[in-house]
Amino acid sequence: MLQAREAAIVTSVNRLLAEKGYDAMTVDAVAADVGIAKASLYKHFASKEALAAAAMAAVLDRALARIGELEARADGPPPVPALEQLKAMARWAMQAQLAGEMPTLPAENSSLRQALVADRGYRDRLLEVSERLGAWIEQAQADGALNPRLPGELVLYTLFARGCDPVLGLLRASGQYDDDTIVELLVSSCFDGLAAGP
Amino acid sequence: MLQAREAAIVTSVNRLLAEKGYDAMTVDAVAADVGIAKASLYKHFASKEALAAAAMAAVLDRALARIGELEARADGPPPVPALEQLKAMARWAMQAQLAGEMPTLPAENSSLRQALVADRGYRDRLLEVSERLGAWIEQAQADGALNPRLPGELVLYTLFARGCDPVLGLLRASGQYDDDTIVELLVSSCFDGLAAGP
DNA sequence: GTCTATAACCAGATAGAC
DNA sequence: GTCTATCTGGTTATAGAC
Repeated sequence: MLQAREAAIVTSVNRLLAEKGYDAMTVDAVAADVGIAKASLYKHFASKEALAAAAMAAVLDRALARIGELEARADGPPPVPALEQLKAMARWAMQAQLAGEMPTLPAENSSLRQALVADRGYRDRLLEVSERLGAWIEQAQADGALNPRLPGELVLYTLFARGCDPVLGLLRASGQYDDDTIVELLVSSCFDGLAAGP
Repeated sequence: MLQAREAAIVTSVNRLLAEKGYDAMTVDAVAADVGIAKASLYKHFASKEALAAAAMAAVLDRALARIGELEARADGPPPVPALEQLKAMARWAMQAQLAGEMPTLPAENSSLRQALVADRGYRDRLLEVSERLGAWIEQAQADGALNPRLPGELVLYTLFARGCDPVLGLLRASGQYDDDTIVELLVSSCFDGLAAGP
């Protein structure tokens, strides 16, 4: 029962975090959404930051699960090139954001960021996601599929950032494209660039 | 004197906004930074939102000034292709952000966003920047310099977003690259993409 | 216009009964 | 563990003297 309740809390936090952002999300709103009193929330999580860290860790767990699925798929046949795996993860993150399931990347200055890096559960998962994606990036570089002038670090950070790209929301707000089209346009602009090929 | 004081206020707001973000920026901090009492601030600006709107409008004014410089340069000889003008604006925005002079793009959900679109001064400037950049985008498309599969809207939004790209800060935090290198890497990844050319 | 002082409010966190 | 009620700190905004 306790596990189920905490899962329900994390689910609510995840949605509210994606919807309103960390600062605008109030603990009162979380309690109301879960349907319990605020004081009860604090029996499960020590602080608002702990709530957010749990939700962010859950997001990373879903990312790891998706990575696992893609790795299983890659064993083929046919074998899937590493670049395609990276694109698939970008698509997954963008779709999650459009579906309102992806809390936005915390800014460096944010008070949230300090709390997250201090949270072991979050940090460990972030490290693992980075390592798994890093392996694909190195493979794609070895394949000659990535621009050799760009450091792997930049590619990794860019993938994280594109999962929260505000351009997604702006394009949706324009009302001219459906979600699948938006994702394909963004993936294309991310991997192939804005400029025309030579 | 009044003009000078208000300019000093806007300068402080701009820096604090870039440094801490809208929510974390307190009116007390602005007053302390300017060196006047908080009540005096409210004689100049009606609300915190009005403070932010003035600072954001000032950013757009600087962007318009930069656009004007680039247009003058374009008359050549040699004439400058529109794509190069767009890259120059991306560089300008990224450099401004690294210099701590660029407040971050307000998220759609943000309370700030509503205030900004309700502010005539901000809205008019945003429209003009969009039109001026839009003209370059259309020209670059006509030149065949932009990927024809991408709508102009996406290119415009992407340029706005890249000026506030969190990847800039992440790369700087890695400590491995100087600011000029970071900007060139980001411009390259934005226009030419992560993937290797064909 | 600038100041000191304070009002009004809201959000995170806690006390203590059950 | 859950609740109601409250505390505490901080933030926006204003009053009123000078």
